Amino acid sequence: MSDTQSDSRKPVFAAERRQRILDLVRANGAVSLRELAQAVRSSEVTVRRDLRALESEGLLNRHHGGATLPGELSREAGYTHKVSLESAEKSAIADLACALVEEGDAIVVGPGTTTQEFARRLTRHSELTVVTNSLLVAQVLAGSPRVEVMLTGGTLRGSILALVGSAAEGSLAGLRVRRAFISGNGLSAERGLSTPNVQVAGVDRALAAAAEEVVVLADHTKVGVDTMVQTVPPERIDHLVTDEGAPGDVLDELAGRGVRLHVATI
Amino acid sequence: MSDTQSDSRKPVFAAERRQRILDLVRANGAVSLRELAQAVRSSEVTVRRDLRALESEGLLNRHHGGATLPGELSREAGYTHKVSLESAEKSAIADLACALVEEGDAIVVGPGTTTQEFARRLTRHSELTVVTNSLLVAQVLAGSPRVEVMLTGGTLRGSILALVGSAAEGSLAGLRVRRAFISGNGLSAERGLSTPNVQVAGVDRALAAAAEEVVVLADHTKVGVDTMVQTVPPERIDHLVTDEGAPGDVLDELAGRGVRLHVATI
DNA sequence: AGATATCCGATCAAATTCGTTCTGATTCGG
DNA sequence: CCGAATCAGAACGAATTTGATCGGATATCT
Repeated sequence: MSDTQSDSRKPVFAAERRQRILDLVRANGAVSLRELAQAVRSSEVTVRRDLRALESEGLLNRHHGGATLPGELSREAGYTHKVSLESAEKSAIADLACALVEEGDAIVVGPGTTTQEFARRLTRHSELTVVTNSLLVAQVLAGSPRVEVMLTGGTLRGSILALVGSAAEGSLAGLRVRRAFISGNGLSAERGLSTPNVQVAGVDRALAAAAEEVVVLADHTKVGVDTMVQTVPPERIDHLVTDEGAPGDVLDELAGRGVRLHVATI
Repeated sequence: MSDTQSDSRKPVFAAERRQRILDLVRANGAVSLRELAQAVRSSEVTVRRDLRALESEGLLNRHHGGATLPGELSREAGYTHKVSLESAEKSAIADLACALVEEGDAIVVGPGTTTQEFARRLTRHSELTVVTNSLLVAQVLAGSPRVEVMLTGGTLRGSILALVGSAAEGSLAGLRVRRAFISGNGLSAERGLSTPNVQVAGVDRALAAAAEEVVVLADHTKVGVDTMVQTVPPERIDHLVTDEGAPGDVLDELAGRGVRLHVATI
C-alpha cells in the first residue's frame, strides 16, 4: 500500500508524521505507542498528541498503550508485550513461506505474529482453504473472498487470541491437509519445536498432526532456543523458514535430520 | 498585500523561481523551507512569500516547516467507516440486557453489533462462561481473565466475522446453557426472528437450541421487519430487549405470545 | 481485594518557524 | 536623468511545535 516514494529520507512535518502513524495503524491493525514513537522518531508525548488529534477526527481508536482501527477486530490486550519489532525479518520469512503454498491447497496455519504476517500474503492466492485456531489469522483472511477460512472451536486464550483446549484439538482430529505452517516459541535440533504453555502445546501438536508436512516459521531469535513443552519433534518437521540471523550450527544439525531449510535474506 | 495581481508585470526571475519551487515539491512530495531556500539561492522569507502565493493558487499545501503536494497527505485512504450508527440505542439495549446475566452463568452470544456492545459490558462479571460464534464478541471478551470464552468452530463468514456451517452447528449440538443472547436482522410477531442468509440462519437456530431461554436484542429498526429465513419462532423467544422507538403494536402482539419485554429509554 | 507498574493528562520550558514592518536595490516610465 | 514602484533581504515579536517532568488514573499481577 505504500505507493509513495521510499521512506528513508523525509523532512518530517507534523502532517506527514500523522499520516505515517495512520498508515502504520492501518497496516498492523493495532500498534503500541512506544512502537509508533520509535517508528516516526519522535517522543511519545508527541505521538500521543497526534493520536489525540487523529482520534478526534474519527480516524482511529485510542486506548491504553496504543491505538487501533475503529470498528476493527484487533487485539486490545497484548500489544504492549508482543510488538512486531523484527517486522523486517518476519516479513521476509513470510514472503519466502508463500512459495510453499500452491493454488487449491488446503493448509493449516497456527497462531503467532509471524504466521499472521504470512497469512496476510495468502490473500493473493485463489481457491485456498485455511484452517486455523488463531483469531488474528482468521481476521486477516476474512476479507478475501477466494480464501475459505475454517476456525477450530475451543476455549479462547486471550493473551494470544488463539483457541486451545480439547474442543480445539478435537475439531482438528478428523482433518487432513497438505501442509501446516506453525511457529512456536523455540526451535532446537534436539527437541524440535517447543512452547512455554501446555494448552498451546496441545493444539500445536494437533495442528501438526492434521497435516502431511509441517512447515515451521521461526525468526532467528527462536532458533536454538528450548522452551518448556515440546510440540513437534525434529523428525516431524519437513521445512524450516527462518532468516539469516539464525545460528549456523543449529541449522546444520536440523538439516542433518531431514529438515529442508529456507533462509530469508533481509 | 498589493501583490494579488500576480501577472500584470512579470519579472521573469521570480516566476522562474516559483516554477522551480513547484517542481521541487512535485518531485519530492514534501520539501522543507530551508531546503527550498537553499535550492533556489534565496532567503527563506522570499520562499515563504512564494509559497504563500502558490498556496493561494491551490498548487501546493503549506505546513509548518515546508510545503507538500495538495493530494499527498490526504487521509481518505478508502477506509470504510463502519462505526455503529444507532450507537445510543444499542448502548442502552446492551445495558438493559446485562440485567439478564447472573454471576456464574453460562450463556450464548450471537453475532451482531448490538451483541458486541452487550459483550463489552460482560467484562465486569466474574465466573462467566460465554459461548459465541462471533469473532468480534470473542475479541471483546478476550482481555477479561474472569470470563471464559468458547468459540464454536466453523467456516468464517468474512462480512460479519462470524462462524457458520455444519461445523459451527455441530459444535453447539452437545451444549446446554441458560440463556442465549442473539440479534437477527428482523423480528416480527408472526414469524419471530429472521435473517437474510441461510447459513447464518442455521447457526442462529443452533445457538437458540443450545439455551433454555432465548433473549433477542433488537433495536427499533428491526422490530416489525421480516427477512428471508426464519430462525427462531416467536414461541421460543423468552425476552426481547429493544428501545423505545419500536412500534407498539408489534410489541403488544409479541407480549401476547409470551415474550417478556424490556424497553430501554435513551 | 490490594500492591505494583505502567500509562495518560497537564503544565512548563526551549527551540523553531511564521508574520509583519522596515530598509536597500533594481527596473521601468516620463 | 529622476521618480516611482516592486522585489529581495533583515530584524523583531508572536505563534506553533516539541520535549521533559510530575501527579493522577488505569491496568496487571499476586
